[in-house]
Amino acid sequence: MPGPIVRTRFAPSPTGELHIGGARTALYAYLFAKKNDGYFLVRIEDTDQSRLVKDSDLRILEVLEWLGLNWAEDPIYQSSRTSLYKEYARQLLEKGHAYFCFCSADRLEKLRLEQTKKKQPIGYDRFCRNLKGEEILSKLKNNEPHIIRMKIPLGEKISFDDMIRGRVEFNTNNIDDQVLIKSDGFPTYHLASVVDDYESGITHILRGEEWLSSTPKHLLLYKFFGWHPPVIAHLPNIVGKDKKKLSKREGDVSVEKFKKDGYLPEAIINFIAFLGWSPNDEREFFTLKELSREFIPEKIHKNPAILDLDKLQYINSYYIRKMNEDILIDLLRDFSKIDIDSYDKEFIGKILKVTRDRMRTLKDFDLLTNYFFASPKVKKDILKFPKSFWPETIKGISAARDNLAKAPESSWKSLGILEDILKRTVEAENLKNGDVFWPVRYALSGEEKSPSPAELLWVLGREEGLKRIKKALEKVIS
RNA sequence: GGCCCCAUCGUCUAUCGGUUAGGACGUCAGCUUCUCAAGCUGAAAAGAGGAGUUCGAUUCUCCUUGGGGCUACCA
Repeated sequence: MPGPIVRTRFAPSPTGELHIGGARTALYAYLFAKKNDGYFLVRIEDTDQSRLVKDSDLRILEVLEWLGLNWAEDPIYQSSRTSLYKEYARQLLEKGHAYFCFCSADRLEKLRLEQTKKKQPIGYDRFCRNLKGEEILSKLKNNEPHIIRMKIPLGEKISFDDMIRGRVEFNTNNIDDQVLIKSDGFPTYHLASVVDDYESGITHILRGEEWLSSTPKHLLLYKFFGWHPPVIAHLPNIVGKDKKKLSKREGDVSVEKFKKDGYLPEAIINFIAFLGWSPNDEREFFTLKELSREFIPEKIHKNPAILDLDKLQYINSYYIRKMNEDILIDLLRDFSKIDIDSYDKEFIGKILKVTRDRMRTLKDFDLLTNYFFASPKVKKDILKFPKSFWPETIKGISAARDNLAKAPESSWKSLGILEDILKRTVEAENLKNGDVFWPVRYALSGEEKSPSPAELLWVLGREEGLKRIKKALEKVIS
């Protein structure tokens, strides 16, 4: 007997960039839906007018799409539904589960200050909870600024079974009379999210741990409205090195930043999936599709995970190494300052073959390959291998040049043959590897660290290769 | 201060009471080697503390400690 169709949601507020923790919450909600053949929805929680960041909703949506977390149905914008929330608030008012409050922000602040000083529990003192009907009416008639608060019943126990944490219990005496409608007419998160989750038929809420302590309020709202609450799961936070939760101000952990830095969506997905979850076996590489199939919600952890960027980098380099060449070239178009299309595709392909293992991010391409596109600057004193000597170095370069020059044209098509030529040069001239390999490699790349000389020759081709060696030779004998 | 959550190598984690506590990243060493990567081999590295339950606890219970979240007319 199948239950109702699973519907999950990710509900970001558009106050900045999507960070890695939010992405993980979205991923788990997505995976849970997919695993159960259900739907994953997105809702924009833009009820705080003061914190809105222009276009951040679009940017968040774009990043989700980039990650491959496709949602069903058009995203709901809460700001366009204020009358709906007011209507529900009115119902609560009528049933006596909510009340008007006319306390000024000023008074509330003083109250808090005093409570802190006296080391009392901090919260609203329910000053307006029992105002008389006529008093309320006259204040409303005078247009006094007001809000609507939830009337929390006293002395009750609220408990629920968190999908991840098990049974959690709260006493309503510790719960504040939560604001439901703010004085600007917008709802708070608590009202809006409960209403929307109900109206969108959300069956499972997967959200951050920071919501755990407001869950009893939400449960109370479901009860007041007479609705069945969804299953709720509170995911542990992803935290920084300081073990504090990632804040949106930390732009360096935003998914957009990782994208800009040359990380691949599949690497990010793979990485965050394992931040708080692990499969039954010891496999470590999963695509989004595989995760959708094999995700086991029961194995979500309770404890927060510290972000380990080394691992992300490792996973990213793995995906770069394994990626299809055409797709890689496609991605590089956006990242490289080099106009990739103006070069022969075979040439680019060869470059990738010899440099790919060294790339940790897409950004590394330019850093690792610049000498393929422009003649390198070669310094004379670096041409000599540190353990080698000038006479051998000169002999090595010139012999290598001669042997390469007289090798048949077809040799340049084979990495193995080119390597062979260099090896035989060493033997024939009675030199050491460092007398030949180092100077030739440096002459070709202008870099102390690079792929092997044979690889460089193979990529650069006969003409350019010999030209660079000749130039270096002139430098050492002049 | 109050309420709530959490606790295995530096980090992410495996372990459904009995294991030489396993894997991965990172670190270090070696192989390879002209260099740097990649690859391969190996090493160091963990159950916060204390009670209890049990023949036996990393695993179950409680306490302590530590960390975190919430405590807004923010989400």
